[in-house]
Amino acid sequence: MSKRSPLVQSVERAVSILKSFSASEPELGVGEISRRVGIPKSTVFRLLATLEEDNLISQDPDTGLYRLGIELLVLANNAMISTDLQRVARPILRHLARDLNETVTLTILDAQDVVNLELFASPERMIMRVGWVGRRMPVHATSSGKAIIAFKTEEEQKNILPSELEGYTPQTVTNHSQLKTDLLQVREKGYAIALEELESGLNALAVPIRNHEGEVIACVSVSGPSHRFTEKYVYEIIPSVLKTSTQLSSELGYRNGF
Amino acid sequence: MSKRSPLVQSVERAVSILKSFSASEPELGVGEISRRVGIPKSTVFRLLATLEEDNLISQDPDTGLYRLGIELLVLANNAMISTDLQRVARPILRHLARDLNETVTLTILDAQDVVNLELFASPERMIMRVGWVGRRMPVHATSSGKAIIAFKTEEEQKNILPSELEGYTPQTVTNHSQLKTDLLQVREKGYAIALEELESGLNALAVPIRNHEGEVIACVSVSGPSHRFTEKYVYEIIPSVLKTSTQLSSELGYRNGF
DNA sequence: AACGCTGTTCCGCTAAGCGAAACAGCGTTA
DNA sequence: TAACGCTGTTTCGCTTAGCGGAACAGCGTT
Repeated sequence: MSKRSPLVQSVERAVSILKSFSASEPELGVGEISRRVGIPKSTVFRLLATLEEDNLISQDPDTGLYRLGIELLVLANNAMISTDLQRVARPILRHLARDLNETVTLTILDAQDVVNLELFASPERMIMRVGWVGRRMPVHATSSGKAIIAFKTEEEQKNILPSELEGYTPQTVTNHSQLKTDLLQVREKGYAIALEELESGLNALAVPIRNHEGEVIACVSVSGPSHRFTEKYVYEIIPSVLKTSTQLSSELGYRNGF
Repeated sequence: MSKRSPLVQSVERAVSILKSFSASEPELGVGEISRRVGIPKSTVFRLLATLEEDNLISQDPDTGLYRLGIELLVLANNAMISTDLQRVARPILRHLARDLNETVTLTILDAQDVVNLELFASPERMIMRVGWVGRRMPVHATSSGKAIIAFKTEEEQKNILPSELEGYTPQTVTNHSQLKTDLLQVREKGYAIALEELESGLNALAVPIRNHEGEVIACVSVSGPSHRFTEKYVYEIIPSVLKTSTQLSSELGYRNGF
């Protein structure tokens, strides 16, 4: 959301520096950061020094490279105990994860991606645990993304989806009209399935969660490796996940079934 | 660490605003933040607007109160795939969590607190899952804190420990000389135990992890509710956790036993 | 030795950021 | 109903915080 009041440029720059790191590129130098965010090296250096003072950034003394610091974990921890949705969802999704013995997440739409807010999984099932909470994922290549945007207007969908749908695997839907058809089906059936669309070997099922106004605000997603979480098994657990979503939506004040 | 180069005041202020939120007080108003961080309201307002633009902060439109935003979860996610320690520790601690069927964490010392970097637990065991990764805890009232500082010099211990040891439960050690005795025992036995010291009903065992230089850089901690994770059971699993720590330390290049 | 890159420091300049004061709105009280 | 006390938000004159180009120190490579 664009605020009318002037913003603080130094803070905007500091945040864009924080955002320049990724899970796939956790370590960057001053020059590389300068190039990526378009800020002169001396300015980047000063901003990094400030972030380092508060442990949002740390520097490897051997290589001189910078990385995100653990104070971000602390701030994220403080950020997590937040909404009614999360408080209501936790016991219900924990129960579902125990029943299914697969990875269960609570996922929301944020700008043009979906992001996991909560994760429930057994340690032996957490093969892909790294990165789940806080992980941003493309809307078109995930069951979560489809489960949420299927219930948006066409105008909203157009604003959310990029013009070029990136293909992450051979199974990713990269054709806009095919995606549109898929979204109509999601709307009709009340759930979305993604079979190896985001990553090879990863299957997922997602069901939307509605608030008291009937608006889709999040979804429950179940995922696992395709050798275990087979297409057949995905279909078997649909009733269970639909029921969980209905229970959650109901506790949030939603009064209609599908 | 104090940098000599001048820091950016606006960024320092923005970070102190982020730090003013806590798990126990997730929502604050402009005036309250202004009082807490000692910055005039108009300045706080402008800094909040900037942080909101990047979703590090969000404002409840109904109440006007502010809370930490989900971009912090995204940044924390990107921060997590970081050190050799974590990469080495993950499979080993996952295995331990499966064997023990209790909550297992990887914990480090950060300034004057201990902070959990990784968490492994079954969904049905995650009663206290909320807040673990990124949670800051007092050194003197946790098995993790004791397991780590026991191997510091007395000078370092003095710098780490607050002059007044806060009592969180009747069992918390709040006397400096008693704590000193406890730390000597930890050093001798190679592990630390905290029985209901941080929270009533919470027991924990922690064992230090050494790097290739023999320096204690983290610890493995196992915790659970005292009705299940009884004192008797805590003692039963000591060999298992010691073995895990030895394995971890060994993979980090440490070449001696205790 | 020269080169190319890195992270880091310096310092003159200027506009970004500050903060006091005021405003608009809301809930409470008399 | 008016006054009050608090909130979040806006304005604008002032000044120094922050900028960024240039230079430096160090390191690895040729």
